[in-house]
Amino acid sequence: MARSDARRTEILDAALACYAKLGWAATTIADVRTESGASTGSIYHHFGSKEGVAAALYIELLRRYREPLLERLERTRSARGFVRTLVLHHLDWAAAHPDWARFLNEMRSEAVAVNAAELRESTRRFLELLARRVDAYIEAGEIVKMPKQLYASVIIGPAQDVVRQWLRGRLELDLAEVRTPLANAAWRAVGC
Amino acid sequence: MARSDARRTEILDAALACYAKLGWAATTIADVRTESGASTGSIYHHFGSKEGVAAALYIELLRRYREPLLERLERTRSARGFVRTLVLHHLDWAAAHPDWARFLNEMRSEAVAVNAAELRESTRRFLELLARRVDAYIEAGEIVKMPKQLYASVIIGPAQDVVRQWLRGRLELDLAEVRTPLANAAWRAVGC
Amino acid sequence: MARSDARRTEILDAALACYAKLGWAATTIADVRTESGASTGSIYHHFGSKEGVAAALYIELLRRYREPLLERLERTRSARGFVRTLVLHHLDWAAAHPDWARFLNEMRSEAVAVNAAELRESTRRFLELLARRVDAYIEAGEIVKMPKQLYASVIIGPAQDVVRQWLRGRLELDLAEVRTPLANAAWRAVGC
Amino acid sequence: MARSDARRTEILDAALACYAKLGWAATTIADVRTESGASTGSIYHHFGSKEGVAAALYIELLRRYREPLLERLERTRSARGFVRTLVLHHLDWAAAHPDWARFLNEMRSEAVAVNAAELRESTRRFLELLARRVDAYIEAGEIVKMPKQLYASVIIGPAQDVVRQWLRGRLELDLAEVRTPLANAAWRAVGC
DNA sequence: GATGAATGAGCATTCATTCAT
DNA sequence: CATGAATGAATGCTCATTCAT
Repeated sequence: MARSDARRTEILDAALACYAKLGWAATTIADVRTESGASTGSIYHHFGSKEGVAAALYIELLRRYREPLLERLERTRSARGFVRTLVLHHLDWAAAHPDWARFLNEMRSEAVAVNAAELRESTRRFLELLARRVDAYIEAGEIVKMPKQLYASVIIGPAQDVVRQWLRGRLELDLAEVRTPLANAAWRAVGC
Repeated sequence: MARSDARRTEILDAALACYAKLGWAATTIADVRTESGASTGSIYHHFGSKEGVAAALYIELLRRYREPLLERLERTRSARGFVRTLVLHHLDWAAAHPDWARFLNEMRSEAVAVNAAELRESTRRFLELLARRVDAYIEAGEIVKMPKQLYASVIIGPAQDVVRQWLRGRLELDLAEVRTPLANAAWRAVGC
Repeated sequence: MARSDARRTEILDAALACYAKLGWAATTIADVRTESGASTGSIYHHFGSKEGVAAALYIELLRRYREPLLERLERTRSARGFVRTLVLHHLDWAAAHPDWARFLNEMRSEAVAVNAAELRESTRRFLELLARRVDAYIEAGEIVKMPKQLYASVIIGPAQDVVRQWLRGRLELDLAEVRTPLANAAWRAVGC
Repeated sequence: MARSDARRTEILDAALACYAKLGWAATTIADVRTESGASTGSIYHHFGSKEGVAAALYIELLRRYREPLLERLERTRSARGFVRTLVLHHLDWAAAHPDWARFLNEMRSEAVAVNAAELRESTRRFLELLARRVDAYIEAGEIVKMPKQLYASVIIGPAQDVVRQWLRGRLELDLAEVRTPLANAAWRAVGC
């Protein structure tokens, strides 16, 4: 099992490296094989298909995004701190792991399809957790009321767009410079 | 010329139809050929490559997005109206032309590469026009100050994210229902 | 007619230039069109096909090889001079016109097929002329007897092989350095 | 390995058969696939490209030309025997394997490009071997002195040209009839 | 679990040639 | 004679996937 997990991890690491170099569409199983040292058969044994590799990598990276976010959120109680943390974590995480952020961004639509079962549940729990915090703040009159499905987009949408530009090299600013203005804007948008 | 332009348009229409049905990666030149009635050679004569077709379509759709937006913006003078219009046009346009919106969204990264010369200039002019309006509002003290590169993201980012969810069928709301809350949130985020 | 001939010549010149740059197989009609300034239709009007262009060029270059050779031969009466001239002209001509030599060498097998009618007659006369000289020298006991079909190969074969190597950049010598040894060897091979 | 080599051989045999039937330019990978029974992928697995197939076949045929030549040469000690053998082997081998000879002739320029590394070394050894013999004969005063690079061309050039004509069906003689005259001519050209 | 040779459907692209103007 | 847009058959090559060892 430990041995097996090592292989899995090697393959996922290799897949990410290939993605960073070539993009996912241009990455072939042969590339992953070469980069990881695993055999073609081994890759298929562990992930079933190229799409399976992408899905597994997607899940892993999403976990690496969410876990530290949840930890940071637990250390905040105020509505404002909650909103700030969502924005800042998004920016900081992308700045720290641009390849991971790129992969998550580009693969969102494609990878999600497969993940259904495995991913949905984890995502449901994640969103529920956020929803509970939001509900509490609404009830406490600390954030404005709007359709629940919009909070995430309103708070993180701008940061997401800025990160996307940055990842493509189309932002003339450093991500560090946009932390405060984006956090403030998010708070103005939803805070009371 | 008229004859030639007709062919070009037929091919682009066919490409869009294929995209809507299959997605771009799964669309083959043979599909476009069948759908458009043009010969393979004609497609290559006009666009040079599959990528060239995508680029031309991208430019055309971007034009169809921007032209009516500029018209709507000309009819607004207040800062609030300006911000509202940006948000509402984004939502309304996507609602009216989901396939166009989907294509623009999905192809942004890939198509932009090719367009460089042709697209860049038009985009520069578009952004400059918006920038001038923003500058005036800042000077008039009607919108808050922040790094210039962020206004577009702050205003439209949330709508963009919501539209993306809607296009993927992951939004439980109708786009019509989110017009007002998103317009209000955008105004709160940047208005004074 | 003069106008027309100019076009023909332009096209043939362009074809040769393309050949020198790309080789014949890799040369496309579009290349010849661009290089010559003539339209596709014009090329087909004058030569009927790509193969027709090659055939016409082949005939023209062969003419440029043979005419000066015949002139040189007329100025020689001795058997030894005859043999020397055949060898030296082969070397000198290739050295002076490497692209022409290359084309003639590479296209021999392919172009000949088409030329049948047009070329055969001219070649027949050329060979007959040489044959008459050879016959006379045999009768005079100045060159050794062997099957008539072999004289050309025995006399020119070595020079031909050396030129082929030189054209491919595989000869460490200059063609000027091999004139005398090859002429002497040819004479030893057939002279009495 | 044995299995793998069998496939390789099957593919090369098929490629030669296709070449004999259609010529190399007109031979398609599909032709080789059909003729060999191997899959397209297998051909590419073993040879990488169509050019790779040609190169491998070229190397193989060259080996089949050189090995028996070296054996024949080992059984000759005199200068005259050496020269005779070079000429006669060229003629006899072509007569016995016209398709092999045709392929080697036609593909020389194209195939050599790729072979560089693999072929060069083997060729170097082959030529060195011949050079050593030639050097000895020169020293012994048994053959005339000339630039070393010319011996091969002078000895074999005529036979090469005759074979080329024969392969194209342009020789009215049988190769058997030209053995003696060409061997004699070669000896006259270089012998003392 | 691991290996890697074999598979073969699928695709973008090329290019000689035609023909209406 | 000239033009060049249109044609479409033809082809080399890719690559995810399988499976016998």
